[in-house]
Amino acid sequence: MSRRGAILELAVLGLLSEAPLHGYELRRQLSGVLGAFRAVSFGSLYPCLRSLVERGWIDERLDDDAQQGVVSKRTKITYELTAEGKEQFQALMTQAGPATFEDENFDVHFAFFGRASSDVRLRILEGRRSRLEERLDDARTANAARRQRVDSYTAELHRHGLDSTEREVRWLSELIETERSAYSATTTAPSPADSATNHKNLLAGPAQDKKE
Amino acid sequence: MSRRGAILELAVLGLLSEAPLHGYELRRQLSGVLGAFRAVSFGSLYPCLRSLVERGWIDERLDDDAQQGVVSKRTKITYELTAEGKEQFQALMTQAGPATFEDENFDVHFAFFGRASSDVRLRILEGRRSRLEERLDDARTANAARRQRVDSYTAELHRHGLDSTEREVRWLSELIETERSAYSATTTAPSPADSATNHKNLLAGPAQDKKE
DNA sequence: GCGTCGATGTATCGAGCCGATACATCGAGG
DNA sequence: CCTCGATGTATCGGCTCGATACATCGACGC
Repeated sequence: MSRRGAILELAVLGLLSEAPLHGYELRRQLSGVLGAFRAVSFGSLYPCLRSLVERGWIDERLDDDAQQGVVSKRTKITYELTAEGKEQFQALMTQAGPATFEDENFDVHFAFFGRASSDVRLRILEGRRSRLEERLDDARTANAARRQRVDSYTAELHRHGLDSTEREVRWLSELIETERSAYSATTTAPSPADSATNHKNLLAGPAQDKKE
Repeated sequence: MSRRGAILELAVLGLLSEAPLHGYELRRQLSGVLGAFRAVSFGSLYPCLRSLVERGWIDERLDDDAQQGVVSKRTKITYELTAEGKEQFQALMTQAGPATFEDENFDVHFAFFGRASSDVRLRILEGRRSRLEERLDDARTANAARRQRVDSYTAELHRHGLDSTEREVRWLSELIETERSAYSATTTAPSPADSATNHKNLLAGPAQDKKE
């Protein structure tokens, strides 16, 4: 499961859940979300869009300012989420499997945290942290196993890697702490019950997503 | 130029430049060098080895403890560098192009710094740092461009990315500093002329950092 | 107006990458 | 002596994505 392109699909659905977009613009926004560098190639994007259309998760719409008869290359094709697409996006954000906790996948999920519920956010943050701690263990074990044999540059590389990972763990811990207090703040006093349906913006969000 | 597998070739040559190894062991050492996780698949490794043999950079040798007649699967095939392979390894380490400064490639080059000369090390470290600073610029520019539109999680992700990158730049700067003093210690007083063909900013560049 | 040039826009293709898989052998331990 | 997990070599096919093609738009100089 979880082909490489799955994460691209999630990102596309996430962006489209804000507003309909056409391919070129989608690509730009994508590199914005994913981190300013590391662009997505059209060779990945267009097949992905086609596949999503086939599955009925998004619809395409030609918006030609001119007459409908005029269809040239370069006619913009705007994509928008279908109802099913919205469900799928929520489902994908919610079903956070092991793959979610790997580097690139986590980044994308995190970027769209604003559209997930607080408990999903917590679960993903904690899963990611576990994954990193697992890596730290592995690395330290391997490190101890071959104490002497590495040259000093290799050792320095490993040290730096460990350092970065530890730092990310700390970052995650802070986020988890924040998320927890926000979560308990909303669920404490008042009737809890149905948090599930009510998952819009438990958190101090960015978001206030504009209801269409 | 610079296929994806090129960096795997370098890593293989690097490991074999220490000692002859067979495939399975090569794979293990590889994951050790590359950072304890992120293993190399045999589907990449064996084609790579074959290609290197074809090019005459490595030789294969069956070391069968038993008679030569006995050749089963599972007979170890040990690979070792040829004279040409050694040259190629040196050449690959020395010709550090732009691709060298990207993440994975840099890691591998760094891991084998012990087998490069000091000026090559310096050039690669500085190239890497420039690359990261370029990314920082891009990210900050993009950041400023769309000041308002990102939600707080996306913003936090970007902030964390910037932070990591800045940290790595600092790490590189320390290494560069160390390398420089070691370098000048070996070349001590004498004429600077020989040092650098003419790499424009081998020492200039973004080097205004603390010269403490 | 008119030529040109860079940004915008959609789209495809094929080399090559790698996860899944197959198969064989070895060593340890019940 | 038999099973099971680690060691070991090897291939294949689906998928990815960089390179590439093509068309149009807008701005700017002249």
